[in-house]
Amino acid sequence: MSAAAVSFAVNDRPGVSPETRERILAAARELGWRPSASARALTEARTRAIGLVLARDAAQLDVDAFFVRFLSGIGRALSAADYALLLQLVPEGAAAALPAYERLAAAGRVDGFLLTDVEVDDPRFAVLEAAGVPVLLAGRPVGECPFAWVETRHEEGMAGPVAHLARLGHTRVCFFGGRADFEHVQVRRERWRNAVDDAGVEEGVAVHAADDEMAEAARVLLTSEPTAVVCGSDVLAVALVRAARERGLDVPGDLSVTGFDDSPLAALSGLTSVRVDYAEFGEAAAGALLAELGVAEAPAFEPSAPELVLRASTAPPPSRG
Amino acid sequence: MSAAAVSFAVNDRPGVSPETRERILAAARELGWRPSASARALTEARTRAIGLVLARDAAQLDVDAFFVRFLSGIGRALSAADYALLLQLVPEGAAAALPAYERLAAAGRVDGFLLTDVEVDDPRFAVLEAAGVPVLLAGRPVGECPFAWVETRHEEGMAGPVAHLARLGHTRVCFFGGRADFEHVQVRRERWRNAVDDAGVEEGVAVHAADDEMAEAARVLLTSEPTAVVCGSDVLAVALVRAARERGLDVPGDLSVTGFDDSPLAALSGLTSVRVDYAEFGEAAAGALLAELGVAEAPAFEPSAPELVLRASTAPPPSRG
DNA sequence: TCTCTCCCCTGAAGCGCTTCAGGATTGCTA
DNA sequence: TAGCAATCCTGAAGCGCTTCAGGGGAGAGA
Repeated sequence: MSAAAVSFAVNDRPGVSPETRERILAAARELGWRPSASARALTEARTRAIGLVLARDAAQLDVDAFFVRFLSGIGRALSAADYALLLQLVPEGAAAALPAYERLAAAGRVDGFLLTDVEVDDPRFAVLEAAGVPVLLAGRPVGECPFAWVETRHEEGMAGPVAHLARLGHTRVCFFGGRADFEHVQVRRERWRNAVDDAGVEEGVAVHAADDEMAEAARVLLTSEPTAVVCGSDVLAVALVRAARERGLDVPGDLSVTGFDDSPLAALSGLTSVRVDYAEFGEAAAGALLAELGVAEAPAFEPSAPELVLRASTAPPPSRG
Repeated sequence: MSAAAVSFAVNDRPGVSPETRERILAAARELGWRPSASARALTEARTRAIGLVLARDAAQLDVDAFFVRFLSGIGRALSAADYALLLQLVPEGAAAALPAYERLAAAGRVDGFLLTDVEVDDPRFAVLEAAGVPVLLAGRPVGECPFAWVETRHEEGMAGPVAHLARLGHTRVCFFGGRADFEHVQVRRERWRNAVDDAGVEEGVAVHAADDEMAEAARVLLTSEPTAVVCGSDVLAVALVRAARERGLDVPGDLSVTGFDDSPLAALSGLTSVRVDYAEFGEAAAGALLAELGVAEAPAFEPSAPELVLRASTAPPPSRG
C-alpha cells in the first residue's frame, strides 16, 4: 500500500487490483482520510474551485431573485464534480472587481470564472483573457467576446404577459423596465414591442428607471393613464403598484400590472409574474465551465421556457366611463 | 534573489535588506507574479479560505435581507486579510449539510467555518469539534456549545416599534413571528412582551407561522381585531398587510403593522421596520474567526443598536366608532 | 591585524500528493 | 523448461512554495 497505490485507488485509475483498491478505500473510510486538497492542487495544477465575483451592492442583491437561485444551481453542478465555489463580493462597479479577478487568477486560486452582469465593452474580458483563465459567461455578451456563454430564454417571457393582457381585453400595453444600458433590459423591451404587435394591441409608453428612481418614474408612467403595464422585474412592478395606489387607483381594477422573475416578492404581493428558471441557468453555466475545464461532460442546456404565473394583479380593463 | 529571499520579501518577514526587498517586489509587480496559493497552502498548512455552508432553500434565501448583507460584511473582513470565502449551498436541513462540512474539513479546503442558522442541539457542533476545525457561530447558540459566537442586538429592536405604536395611541399590540423553534424568533417574542409591559399597553395575541402558513396565520391573527401588530420579519408584515387589505382593512388607517430587517421589501412596501446592521455582523463574525485563526486582531465588536425606520404602515389607531 | 558578532542571503529539506519508469510476480506460449 | 507479456505494485522525482541551518561579508572591538 504505497502512496502511489493509494493515489491510483482514490482517483479510480487503473494500476491496482480490485481487491487492493477496495482495501485501500476501506482503510481510508475507516480513518476518515481524504486526500489533501492543497497537495492535490499543487501537483495537479488545479484547485477544483471556480470563482464568482459579484460587483453589486448588497441592497441590490437581496431583493434580486436571480442571484440566490443562480447560486443554488451552481451548487448543484459543482457538488456533482466535487468542485467548490469561491465567492467574492466587491463594491458595485465592474472596475472595482478587476483587482479581485486579477488576484484570484494570478494566485491560481480558481480554475475558472463564471461571469454575470455582463456589460457593454466589459473590461473584465481583456484582463481575464490576458490571464489565460477559462471563463464562461452567464448571459449574452454585447459585441466581441473571447469566451463562451450560455443564456436563458428570459426574453421570451415578455410575450406571455402581453398576450394575457390582450386576452383580458386591454387595448394598450405599456412597458416599465430597469436601466436601459443593461442588455437584458433592452432585449425585454424589444420583445415587449414584438409581443404588442403580435397581439394586435397599441404600444403604450416605455419608461426606464434605475433602482433609486423607480417611484418617480412610476408616477411619470401613470400620467399616461395606462390600463396595463408589463414590468421588467417584480421590484419595478411593486413600485408601480404602490404609486398607483397612492394615486387612488385600484390594482387590478383600474390598472393591471405584471412583474418579472416570479420572486418571493411576487408571491407576497399577489403579482402576476414570469418565472424564469435561474437555478437551471446556474447549473448550466457552471456545467459548461466544468466542461471547458475538462472535468465534466458538456451539458446540453435546453433552457426551459419562461412561465407566466397568474395572480391577482391582472384583470380586464375598467369599463369606459 | 533566491527563492527563500523572495519568500521573505513577499511575506514581509525580516531577513532581507530593504533594497533587496524592494527589488524583489518590483520584479514581482513587473512580471505580474504572485505566490501560488496552492503551494502556499501546502507548506503553510492553511488555505487562506473559510467556509460557509448554507442549508436553506433558495426560495427562503432570496427574500431574506440577512443573507446577502451578512455575506457582504464577510467579504469586507476577508479581503482585508486576503482570505477567500468558500460558499456551499445545500438543500434545506442541517443534516444534509453535515457531509458538506465533513468533506471540506477532511480535505483541508478551509481553515475554519462560519456557522449560521444555529439550531437547538445542532448536529454540526459534534462533527466540527471532532474534525478539529476552528468554528465561529454567527448567532447565539442554544445550550452547550464548544465554539465562540458573536451576536447582534437584534432583540432590542422589538422595543422601538412597540414604543412607537404606544406613542401613537395604540393600547394593545400583537405579535406575529416566524417558526417558534428558531432562537431569534423566541427572543424577539420575549422582547415584545417586555416592551409591551414597559410601554404600559395591553399584550395582544402572539401568532407564529412558517413560511408556507403565513397567509392563513395572518387571517387568524386578524380575527382578534388588532389595531397594531409588530412582526418578526418584513415578509410576515407584508403577508399580514395583504391579508388585512383582503379583509377590507386599511393599513395604516385601521391597522398599524411593523416589519423587521428593513429589507428592500420594507422600502418597497412602505413598511415601518427595524434596521439591523447585518453587514457589520458578518464583518464581526468573519473577523472573529480570522482572529481565532491567528490571522487578524480580534475585532472589538460593538454591535450597533437596531434602528426604527418609520414609513407609512403605522398611524394612530382608528377612532372608536 | 585578528576575532567576534551581526546581518543578508542561499542551499536544501520537506509539505502530501501525482506520475512515471521500472521491479516483482504471475500466467501463458513455444 | 525457457521466454515473453501482462498485471500489479513501488521508488523516486517533482509540483512551488516556506523554513531552517548555516555560509559569507562587513563592521566593531581588542
